[in-house]
Amino acid sequence: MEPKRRADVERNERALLDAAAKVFATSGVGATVREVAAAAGVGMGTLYRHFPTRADLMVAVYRHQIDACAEAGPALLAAAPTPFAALLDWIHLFVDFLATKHGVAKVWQGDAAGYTALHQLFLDRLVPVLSDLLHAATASGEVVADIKPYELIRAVGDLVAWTVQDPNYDVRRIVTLLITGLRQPQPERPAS
Amino acid sequence: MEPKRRADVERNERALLDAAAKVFATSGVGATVREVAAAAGVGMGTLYRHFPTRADLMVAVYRHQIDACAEAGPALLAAAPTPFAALLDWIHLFVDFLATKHGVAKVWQGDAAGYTALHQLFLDRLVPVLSDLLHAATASGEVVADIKPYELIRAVGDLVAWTVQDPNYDVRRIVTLLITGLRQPQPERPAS
DNA sequence: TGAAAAACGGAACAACGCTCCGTATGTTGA
DNA sequence: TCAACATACGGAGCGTTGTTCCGTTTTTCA
Repeated sequence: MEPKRRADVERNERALLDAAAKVFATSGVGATVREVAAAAGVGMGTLYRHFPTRADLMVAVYRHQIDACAEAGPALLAAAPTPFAALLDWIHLFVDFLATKHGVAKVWQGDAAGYTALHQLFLDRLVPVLSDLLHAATASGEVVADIKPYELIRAVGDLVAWTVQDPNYDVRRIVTLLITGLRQPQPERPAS
Repeated sequence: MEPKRRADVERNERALLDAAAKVFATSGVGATVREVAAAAGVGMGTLYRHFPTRADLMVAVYRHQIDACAEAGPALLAAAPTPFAALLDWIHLFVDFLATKHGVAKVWQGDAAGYTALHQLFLDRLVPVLSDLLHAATASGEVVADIKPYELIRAVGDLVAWTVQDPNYDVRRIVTLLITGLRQPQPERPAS
């Protein structure tokens, strides 16, 4: 099944992934492709042949961690005292993931050309997990607000995305506040 | 007191403001400075002498509307049945303002070089207003969560900032959810 | 009216993601 | 073992940003 790839492509791909992970961790996800290519000791052409777009590179780098987050969902649901607690725990796991990657913002936001791929991966992988958690918490009666998983994860993502170091702002508290709101019925929307 | 400005600077400044307002409304706030300069019929140099940075231009264009939003605060507080209702109304006013400007995102987010000025204007002008509303709603006992005005406006801004047309996502509902959460005490933060 | 002062226009710069193609290198059949 | 072919490589270069710089034009006022 394996189409027999040349030795150098294998080597370069690995070098690129390692370099990208290191560079993204150091200089933030906003690091330039040139920086990554240089760190890997390859040219731009090579980088782009392996990862046709900046986003593809990111996808490759973060795929593992996203998977881990997704897989933690069912585990938390089994372990936590109530489904709502599991939901809250999982959301915070997600927040931690996003928050530690300095500058995933531009990624989370799919609008800017080129970042869509990673955004999509986030959604494809995490929405189903959140969906289960949310339904469980609704079934248990803890969550009464009518909200779709997509809406919730997107909201949380938006909240965390642009977070930078700021002593006056603790995203986690805000996210908790949002989740807390799910336990209350929503008031009428005021006239705009 | 007026330092006696030349006639052409006055004329060009007006042309630039008008053009910018029109272009921002048409092509979104992300429109290029070149586009604005062209629309105003002036060169780049002129634009930059009047507005040393892209953000300064935006500040000039949106100042009125931000002021209007700020001034609506006390009025709503006086008119609404309860302080909490006023708070919710005002927040939605703010959301409407942000949401109608297609692409204020990059502006709200001060991190990207050049957009800081407008972000600062938002905060300087609106935080005090929100502060009053929030204190009133806390005093009336409706709001029990401990949250600072800056945290709240920033959260709402973050939620709205990247909003694009999306039938599956209604920001206003999410924001309402967040505000609703203010009426409940916050649970312990789960271990990260 | 004629300099001096002030403002103008737009070519040019740096940084970005991304493309292109001449060159080097790994693979394979004889 | 060794050509010759497919494949992959490197990095100069493109198009797009916001912004700067400076030779030229316009306005002002003695």
